[in-house]
Amino acid sequence: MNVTIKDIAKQANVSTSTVSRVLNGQDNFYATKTAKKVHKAALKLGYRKNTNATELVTKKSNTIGVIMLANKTNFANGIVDGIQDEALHNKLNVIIVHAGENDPVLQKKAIQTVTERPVKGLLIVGIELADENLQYLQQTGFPYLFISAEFSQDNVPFITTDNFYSAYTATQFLVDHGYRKIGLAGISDQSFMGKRRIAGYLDALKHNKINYEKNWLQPGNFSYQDGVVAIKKYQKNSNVDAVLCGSDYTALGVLNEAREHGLEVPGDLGIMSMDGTELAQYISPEITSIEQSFFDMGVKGAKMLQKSFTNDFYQYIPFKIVEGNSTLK
Amino acid sequence: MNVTIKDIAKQANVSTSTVSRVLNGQDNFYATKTAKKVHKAALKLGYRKNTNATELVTKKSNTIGVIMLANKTNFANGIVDGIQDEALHNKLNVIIVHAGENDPVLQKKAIQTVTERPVKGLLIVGIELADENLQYLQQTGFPYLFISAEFSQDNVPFITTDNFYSAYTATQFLVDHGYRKIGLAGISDQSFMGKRRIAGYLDALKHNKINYEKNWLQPGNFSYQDGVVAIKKYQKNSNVDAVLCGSDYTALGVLNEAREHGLEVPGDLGIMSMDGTELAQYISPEITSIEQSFFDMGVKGAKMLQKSFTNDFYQYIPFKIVEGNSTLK
DNA sequence: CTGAAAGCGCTTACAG
DNA sequence: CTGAAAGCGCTTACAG
Repeated sequence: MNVTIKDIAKQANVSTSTVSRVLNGQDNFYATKTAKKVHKAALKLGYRKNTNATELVTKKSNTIGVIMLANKTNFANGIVDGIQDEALHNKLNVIIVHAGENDPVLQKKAIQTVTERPVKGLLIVGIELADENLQYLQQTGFPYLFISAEFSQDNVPFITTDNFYSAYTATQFLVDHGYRKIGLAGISDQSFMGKRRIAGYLDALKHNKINYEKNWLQPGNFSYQDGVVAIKKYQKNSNVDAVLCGSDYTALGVLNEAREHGLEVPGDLGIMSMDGTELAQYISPEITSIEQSFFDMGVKGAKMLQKSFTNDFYQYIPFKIVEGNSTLK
Repeated sequence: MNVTIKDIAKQANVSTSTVSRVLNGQDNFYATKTAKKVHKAALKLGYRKNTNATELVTKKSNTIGVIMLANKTNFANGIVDGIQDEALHNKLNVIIVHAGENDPVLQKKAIQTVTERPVKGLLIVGIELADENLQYLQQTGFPYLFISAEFSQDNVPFITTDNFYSAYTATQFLVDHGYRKIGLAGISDQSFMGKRRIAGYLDALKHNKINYEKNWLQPGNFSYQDGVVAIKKYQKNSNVDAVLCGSDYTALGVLNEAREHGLEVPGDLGIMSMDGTELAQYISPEITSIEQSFFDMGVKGAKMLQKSFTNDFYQYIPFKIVEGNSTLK
């Protein structure tokens, strides 16, 4: 039913070997005249290549598999954009599988879906896999690289923003702008990434001789609700004059809830975010934030998959602070 | 290098035929004892199926291909969630390819990537393909279905919100709540979807004996900037007392820019959006909006791909109005 | 420059 | 219940 190289071969009066060589552009292995015949036949017949067959025999692949966090914050989209951009320039295909938020079953399923085919390698975006899934991934033998996730082990390669340093820098920024009682909201204290950020935050406090007070840390999941809840807790049990937020959504939650309580931003309360998606600039006041280079992470990740790297490879991508109006000048 | 059924066959002392049958759970075609041996060997050897080979020989596939709009508005994520959910319940895989915003080259590339493998069918999310690409898609012979896109032709199957009716309903809502000079911003007048919305909007005005004034319509691309620009135009050339927005981002742009001009929302200006993503409720005031059932669209789309349907198939998914505080009571 | 042949990893009638 | 054999659509040494 479907057109194959056999059909082309017949139509063009050559062998399938020749068809294959022409279609793959293996220069100098065929006469121009032959090539013309073949291309003409292929076009006429409406030939479309069966990549499954090719991959089966070559055991190679031009496809990058992406396993992606599917949640409300959309930073992952920026990373995927970068991956696609790099892929396009190198004639690579990209297939994406969403892995939900923190569901090990979905994660496993996603890994299976991608690795059932001989992909060039795997990029895991915004997810820290459950231990058993990380192990499963490693067993497949495919090259893999985490993007926007951090690991302690030196046997898991990753590309990310330096979480410790960015949290440190953000906290220092708040201190430099007159804040002393600084809360941290919407960051998971389960993930290694979260732990690094918390460590950076605490280190900056210490460095400025600020005593961390209980309840300043309000862990969460980068969600809007986390921000709302944090302010509620702060109003009850402690008082802060600034909040460093895990995501723009969290910052938005903090902002709205703070207003509910009659707090002026940035006077009564400074707000800073660590996402730096587009949203930050659309909120009024614009949210001061750590702007991560998500696109670059994607590009870099796709680039790495075309090289070879060892398991202790990791790279921190530079970030910058974009000053908005949610913090004092 | 990789473990194949041959290896398992050797290890378990059976033929590859038997291994295949056991691994595929073709009941009653093998002895329980044999099955045990095979499974044990597979486990021991760390066997992973090569789906390429399977698809090559069966010419079938359990994979749904999704071609997805990659832009800032994240309604498409809700649709994909629905697709994945349905797929999971039916043991289907989902591979996603992003197709950029309106770039025909990326679109073509995306179609190629997906159709180079024998997918079960294609779901195209949030995109109206360029004519040549639609044609190309049809030539591939794969079943396909558009989600959140509308077509005039009765030869393109789709699932969407009724764009005419939802715009009509939204406009009527604004009229019912005291507004008479109603602008429409951030909607593309190039796409069929946009045209349907504009038609619904105009029809509602007419029905209420409101004379449409030039400049009320400020087309765009669902972006934040569209909202900003629209307000600027309104301030200059016409005056509106409400704006119906193509997306939550556009609504946010309208809101912020309106405030710049000292306009009170909802007193001086009513704002309504046609997206209904999470963002609408996080903005303050909460944006009154048409809430589309994106998740349901995804589920329904994935379901359809498992049935057979003709090219004149289409379905409108119900929507509802969620009243916020950006419109008068 | 070109073709015949083997083989990638699987499935499935067919025969027993 | 099980196996030998053919074949899915392609690529690639090998020989000429």
